[in-house]
Amino acid sequence: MSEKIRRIAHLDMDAFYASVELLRYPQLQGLPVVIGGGRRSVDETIDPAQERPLHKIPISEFPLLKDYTGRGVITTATYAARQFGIGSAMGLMKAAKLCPQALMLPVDFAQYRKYSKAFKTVITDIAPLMEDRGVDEVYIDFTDVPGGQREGGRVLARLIQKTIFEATGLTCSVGVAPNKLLAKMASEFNKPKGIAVIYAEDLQSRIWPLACRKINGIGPKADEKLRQLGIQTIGELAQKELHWLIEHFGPSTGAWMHRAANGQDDRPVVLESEPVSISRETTFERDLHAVRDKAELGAIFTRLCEQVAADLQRKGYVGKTIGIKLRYSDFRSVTRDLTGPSHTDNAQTIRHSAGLCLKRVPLKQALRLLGVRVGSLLTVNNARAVERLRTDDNLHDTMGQLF
DNA sequence: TCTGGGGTCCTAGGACCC
DNA sequence: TCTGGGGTCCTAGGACCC
Repeated sequence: MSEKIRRIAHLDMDAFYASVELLRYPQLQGLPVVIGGGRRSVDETIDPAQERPLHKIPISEFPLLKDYTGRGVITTATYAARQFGIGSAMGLMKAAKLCPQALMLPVDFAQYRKYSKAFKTVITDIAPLMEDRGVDEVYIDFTDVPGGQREGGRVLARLIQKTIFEATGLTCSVGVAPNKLLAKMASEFNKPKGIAVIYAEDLQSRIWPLACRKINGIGPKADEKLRQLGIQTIGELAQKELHWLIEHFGPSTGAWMHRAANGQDDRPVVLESEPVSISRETTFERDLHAVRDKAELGAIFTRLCEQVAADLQRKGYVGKTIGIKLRYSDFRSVTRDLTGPSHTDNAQTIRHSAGLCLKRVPLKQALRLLGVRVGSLLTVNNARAVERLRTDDNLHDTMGQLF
């Protein structure tokens, strides 16, 4: 028997939100469709009477991207819409110029979460070591799964793809590689419905020609700085000495870049993790002024606190760092936070602390966004245990003083 | 007609403690 | 009197990701 090698898969659903919408509205198959914008429900947008099955709604009744007015970005676009240059995170107004005839649908997170759960269940039934990376992607450890080594993982990847499609009607792309970093890059190679298998020895031929930006963790800023230094591809990055990278990017980022460019990554697949913070934020329909729109702003602020509190309670967490975020009309943003003496999930307590934070921020300029965050989270159970320990400590200190 | 919402992690300075 | 060194917590901002 040959030596077993680590095989990690990255699975990414193809245009996930848009594909879920196409299951509901198959008549839109092949058309440019974008998801994003308003908070309106599908029912009020498209079929207020709800007299027809959704798949019978004529295409002419769907709202057009060009008719949309207001703020917001594209969350996902169908492949037909991407042909026009539309992509995720693009402003809706810019997208409307590129493809005015695109149809537009509002986001429906409840529906996407339902399909997210369904495809993840398919995966864990086949390969139990799965790391959740959000609603539409996961890492899977193929190393010890029966068949996980055949053709470097290709056979198992194909089985998972097929089973997900049978269960949900959705397609996905999979990259399989010796580690997460390479698997993530590989899953993009043959999108959509693609499989790409990478071996350690493929580094120079298949990874080094790629742009640095393809490394998960190198964003627009780092990419721009690399360009300034004359580095465009991962191969060029790999040629740089470790000490040179550390000089320009610091010991942590520099060392990480050096390893990444050489295809090295030993991060494990993490099955469970606890959240660090829970937050709610909202961008206003129009900019609001702290004085002129005091009442409206106050109501929104209180509602955000109530929503965060409800999220905490529903998920069973309490936090002791309460923070706010705001964004001015010129898009600058500031944050303030305050760590309290004990953990809470109470809306009034959060509202009070958040109010104190708000007082520490300049409010001359109009605002476009307000957010409330609770951090330093503990599960309700752990918080109780910590509280008991603290009480014991106090008792211990008291005893110490007495004797 | 610019630029959502929910996250994580890192850095860096200051406070405070030993 | 002129001054260490480490560890941890808190706060603010920023990069990055989905």
